[in-house]
Amino acid sequence: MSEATRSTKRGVRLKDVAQVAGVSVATASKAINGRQDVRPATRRRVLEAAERLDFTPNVLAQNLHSGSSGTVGLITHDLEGRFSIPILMGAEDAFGAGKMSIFLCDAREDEIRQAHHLNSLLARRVDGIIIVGSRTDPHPPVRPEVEVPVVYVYAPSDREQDLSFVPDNVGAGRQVTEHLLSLGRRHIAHIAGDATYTATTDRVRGITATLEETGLELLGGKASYGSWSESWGRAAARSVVEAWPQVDAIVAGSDQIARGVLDGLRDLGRSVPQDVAVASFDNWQILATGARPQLTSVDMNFKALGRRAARAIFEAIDGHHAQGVHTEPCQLVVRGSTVAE
Amino acid sequence: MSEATRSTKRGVRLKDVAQVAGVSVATASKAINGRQDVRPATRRRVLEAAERLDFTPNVLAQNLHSGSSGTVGLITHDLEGRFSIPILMGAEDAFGAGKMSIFLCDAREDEIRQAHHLNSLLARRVDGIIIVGSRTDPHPPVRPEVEVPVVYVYAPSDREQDLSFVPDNVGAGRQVTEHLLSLGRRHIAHIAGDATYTATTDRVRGITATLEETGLELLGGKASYGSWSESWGRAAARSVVEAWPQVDAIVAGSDQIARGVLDGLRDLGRSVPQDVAVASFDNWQILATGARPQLTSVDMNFKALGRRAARAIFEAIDGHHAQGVHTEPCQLVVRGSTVAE
DNA sequence: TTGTATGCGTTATCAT
DNA sequence: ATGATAACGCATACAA
Repeated sequence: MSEATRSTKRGVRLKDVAQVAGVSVATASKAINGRQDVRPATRRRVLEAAERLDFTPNVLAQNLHSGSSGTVGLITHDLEGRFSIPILMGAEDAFGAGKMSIFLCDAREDEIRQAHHLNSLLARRVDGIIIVGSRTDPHPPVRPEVEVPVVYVYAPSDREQDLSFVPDNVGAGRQVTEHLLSLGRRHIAHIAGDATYTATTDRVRGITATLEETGLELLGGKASYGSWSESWGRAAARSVVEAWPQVDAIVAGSDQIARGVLDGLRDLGRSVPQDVAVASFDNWQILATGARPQLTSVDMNFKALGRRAARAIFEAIDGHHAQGVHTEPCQLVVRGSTVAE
Repeated sequence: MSEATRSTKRGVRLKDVAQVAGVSVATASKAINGRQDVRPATRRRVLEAAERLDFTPNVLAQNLHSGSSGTVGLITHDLEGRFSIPILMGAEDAFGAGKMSIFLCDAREDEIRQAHHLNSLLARRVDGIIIVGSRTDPHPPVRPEVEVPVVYVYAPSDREQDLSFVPDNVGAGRQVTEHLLSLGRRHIAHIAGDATYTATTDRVRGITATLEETGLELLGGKASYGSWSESWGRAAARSVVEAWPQVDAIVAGSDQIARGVLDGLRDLGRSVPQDVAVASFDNWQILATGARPQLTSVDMNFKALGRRAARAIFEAIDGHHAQGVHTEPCQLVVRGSTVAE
């Protein structure tokens, strides 16, 4: 590598290009940046020189001049990257790859670490900051007065004037319920996750509201709350079947729970989807498509959340500041656990 | 008060600090950067002024002057972030948070996209680049002559003079096998993943070598190859038990496969771990701890890979260039699928 | 149409 | 010990 490095030019500047093209730096700059007041022939000479020298403008210098860095910081609290990578992909798409680069910082659910990252991002003069929370509950904003646009994704800020984008969990509950109703299911139970998560309560709201509109209600009149684990799903499936043998559909609070529910139903000799249809939330590929049968699940649309966050930052940079908590529609993905293949 | 408010609005420069402290910018710079040739009293005045004005040095200007950006690019092909987030965490730790920031770019297994990201990273004058492959096979390097240090993680480069860090898959196979042997298991089968992955063949090598040292071999004399799916695990478990009813241990090629194996064994009435011990690779929390019983699995130690990549980049910056493919030890995590709780 | 001069915010090199 | 000044590389008024 040292040999290769030596042979490569250390750093070719606009000055060099101008010299080769026989013009001044100013003209070279105009030619390269596509400004109109330059003669075609001159422009061609400059571009040829730039090409020949393999000139790449020094973004650092451009940044210093323009005052902004063309970068965005993404602070995530998501330990496994399940949210943050798709969100980052969406943001990359919206920003237009290359035009804006993204610093990814892992705060690991630690406020101190978050503050640290925040400071270093601000010192780097990022043009915006995206905060990805680990759970959907509202949480305190990063800092009272930050001079760049901040957008919260997945977990909303609890301050009114902040801007947040979250999945439409209520709508997700609706979609799942409408799907089950359309299949003719009428005895629906909900094995929910942790009741302290707003994701949980929002989904329950969507489910119960949809049922009520059809004059129905959840088996037992309410959801069963537990934890986000397969074992909870297994245990709860047993309780549900014992309490309400007529159950013909179960909505699980997450794909993990659903996996447990499938296991439990199999142990009980209930076939899915014939006897009981099972649907859940998250659409975590690895869990949903590995299940037997594959899981019908609601996708939380992280990429779309990332895109909206990126667009919001663009708009904020242009002076158009939005506020409030905005929801992004989710998408039902139908598989074998509700509709036999 | 009004003074402070005013200056926080727009970026406060070193010039402002100097003015408040009643010194020149040069002196202010020395004072803040801890250089020795400045009188203690003067330094105190400057630091107080900086504090009062909430001064943050403009990193962009520092970068332009120093010629380097204090950033590293991480290009990943890992769609779900399962590798890249832990690797990024390890790199963050090694770099020392804040000192070095990391651009995360998602190349999505697309060479064009990778080249694009690479160019934009180089234009940003990153001090190093980490490439995280999606599968462990060697693959072509990013570009013949890149002027900054490049380190490959997870998937090695196939060019000798490049530097790569990969999990010790052979060692992982060894560890799993030694564990099973230590439990007294002697009839061991291996339900492997996709045979075209070097991760697969490396693990097989570790397993067979360890068995041979004890005068044993895999049931049937070789591994069963398939895909990285639960369904393959289920199907293969059945085949294995039918072909070799004496089987008392199964090594699965991944946690996904292992989940299928557990399912299959349950259907066949074999209890785990009493009749058959099951162990696998990856230690993907969501799969390993959700299983019944929980999975014994080998952790690929992504954080350690990230740390080593970061350290290697530091060393390369200091002129100490390393080459070759280096392995990082994996770690066996014992759970209920091999040892009854 | 082209070139000259200046500024972006910081650090380093010299004088003083 | 302190300060004036020149880089760093680029973009842009403004002059020619």
